[in-house]
Amino acid sequence: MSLNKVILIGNVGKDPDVRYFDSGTAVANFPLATSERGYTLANGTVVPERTEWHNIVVRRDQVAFVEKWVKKGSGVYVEGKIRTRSYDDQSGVKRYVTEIHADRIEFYNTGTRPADGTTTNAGTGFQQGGQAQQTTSYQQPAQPDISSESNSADDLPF
Amino acid sequence: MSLNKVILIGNVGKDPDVRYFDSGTAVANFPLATSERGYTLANGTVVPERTEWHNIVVRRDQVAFVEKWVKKGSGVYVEGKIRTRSYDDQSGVKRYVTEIHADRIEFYNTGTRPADGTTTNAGTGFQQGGQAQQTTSYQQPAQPDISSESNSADDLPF
Amino acid sequence: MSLNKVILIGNVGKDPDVRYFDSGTAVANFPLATSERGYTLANGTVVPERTEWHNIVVRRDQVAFVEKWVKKGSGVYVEGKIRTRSYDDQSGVKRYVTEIHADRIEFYNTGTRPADGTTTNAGTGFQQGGQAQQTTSYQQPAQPDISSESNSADDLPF
Amino acid sequence: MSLNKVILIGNVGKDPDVRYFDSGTAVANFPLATSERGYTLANGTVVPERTEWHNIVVRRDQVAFVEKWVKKGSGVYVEGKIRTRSYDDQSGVKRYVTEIHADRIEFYNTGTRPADGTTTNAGTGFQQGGQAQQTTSYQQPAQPDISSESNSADDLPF
DNA sequence: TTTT
DNA sequence: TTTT
Repeated sequence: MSLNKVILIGNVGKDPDVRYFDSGTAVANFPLATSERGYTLANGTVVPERTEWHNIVVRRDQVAFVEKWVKKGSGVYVEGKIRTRSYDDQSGVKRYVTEIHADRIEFYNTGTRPADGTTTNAGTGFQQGGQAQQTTSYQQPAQPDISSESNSADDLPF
Repeated sequence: MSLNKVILIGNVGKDPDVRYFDSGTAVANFPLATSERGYTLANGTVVPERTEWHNIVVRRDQVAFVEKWVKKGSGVYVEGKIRTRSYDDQSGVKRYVTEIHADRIEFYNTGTRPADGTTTNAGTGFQQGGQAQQTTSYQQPAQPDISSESNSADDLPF
Repeated sequence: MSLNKVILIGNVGKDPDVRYFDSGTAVANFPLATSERGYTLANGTVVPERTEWHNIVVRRDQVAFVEKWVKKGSGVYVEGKIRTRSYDDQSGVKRYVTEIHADRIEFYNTGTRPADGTTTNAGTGFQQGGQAQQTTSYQQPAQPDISSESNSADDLPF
Repeated sequence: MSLNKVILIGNVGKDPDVRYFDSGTAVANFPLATSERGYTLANGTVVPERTEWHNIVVRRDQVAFVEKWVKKGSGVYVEGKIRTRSYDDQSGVKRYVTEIHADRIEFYNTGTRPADGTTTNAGTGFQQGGQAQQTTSYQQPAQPDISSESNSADDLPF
């Protein structure tokens, strides 16, 4: 009787690190920031804004999606589970790192635009990035991204 | 062994309807919209954008917060549970309405501003609406809404 | 900017109703009960146990899994979204019904056993029913279900 | 625009460690185990059962509830957020530990019974542990744990 | 260190 | 209409 569920919405801290293995498997990693607003208590105590960094780990079908679309600054929704793994550091001391293994990743509409000036998330709600990739292939969207560089049909993740 | 958990992020459809009862309890209701982006399948089928309307019900301590701060257009985060209740309509037919009973409501940073031109959600992440109530104090609203107009049957948005 | 997420753990009220369409698609429906324990307030008020019934709708790959394994009484974990649809009743009056469209269904370990006396959920945590179906096919489990009726390899959902 | 949400159901690994501070605040810590069932892939690969340990941190009103009711072996539902903090170890090396700061803790019905033979969770669904605190009153624990032993550096479970 |  |  067990449940291990994490839901995060935040911003990607740097371009994902993608590694391919001989076995054919692939893994993508990236840091994701979530922030809580600061506030001031009635007694005057100031609780400052706090940013939390999460290590996101992506496997299987989602890796290609992440490699192609997720960039530093992207606003993403991540669902997954917590996993803590241990390793021995240079001194032979056991150390631990906690990661979020993503089961689902979707773009979140932040209204922000990538470096090239195009708007990637013009619509409302989630772009069905992660899910769409697994179950269907999409044609040209009704309101296409008019960036000429990325306007070929198979370039679109949704 | 049971769990009934709902997490919504969306926009408020109209100003909350707040009712105070002789017992001293209060209830606030408002419709909340969540939207899924439309998309086009490979076979050409267009799946249009879809907006879902949720009936949010707020009780206890959160009511004053809702009455004061939640407005038509507000972007809010709602956590709660699903409840379906029945009532007899004018024809004596049993009808059902499903509502989301909120355990927690927070403002979501949409960057939008209310009608008076002030910015309510300038920061990042959640405004600690629900939680703040426990740690800071809100003014009692001057004028509870007990307007008879808003109490008619067709006031129900569903 | 939108999220519509439901997480339920409960018991199936009756065997799923599965319908196949000419288009090749299929849909399964079943009622799921979640229960809140009753309790007594400090002032003596008794708040009785309350059972909530949810209409679960399953599509695509999960349908076959549901048809084969989900039965009246099953303890299941359901993740999905809320959807309210309308229809005109016999009198031509528009009526609404709220359903939970499942994105993920898993067995939950209740320790209960089906009518035939076999134990279907012997282990801890989730049986990876829904997910496994989509991504891998499993061999004989390490601790096989020893019900002779259901012991053929392709009978196993995990 | 941010969300940091964790939902866990699992078993408590040892009796909570509760510390009271001069400021009047209190903190409780305990390890929580969540388990995924093992399984065997079609290619024969055995994926063993995996247990994940989470460091749960409880503050404020929930501490007294935890001290009184949560014990080694308890089945609990925890909602909260992920927080990673750093500290310098004996060698002056910066180390990190990830914790789950609980916003809500409830008993989960495991059907298990404590050492004294009484059944604490006889009903279905959650015991309204966290919530009950708001609506009913708990006894003040007779003997707050202020043992100096439990305050040493290697008291850290990670 | 838990649980099934 | 389920479950404890």
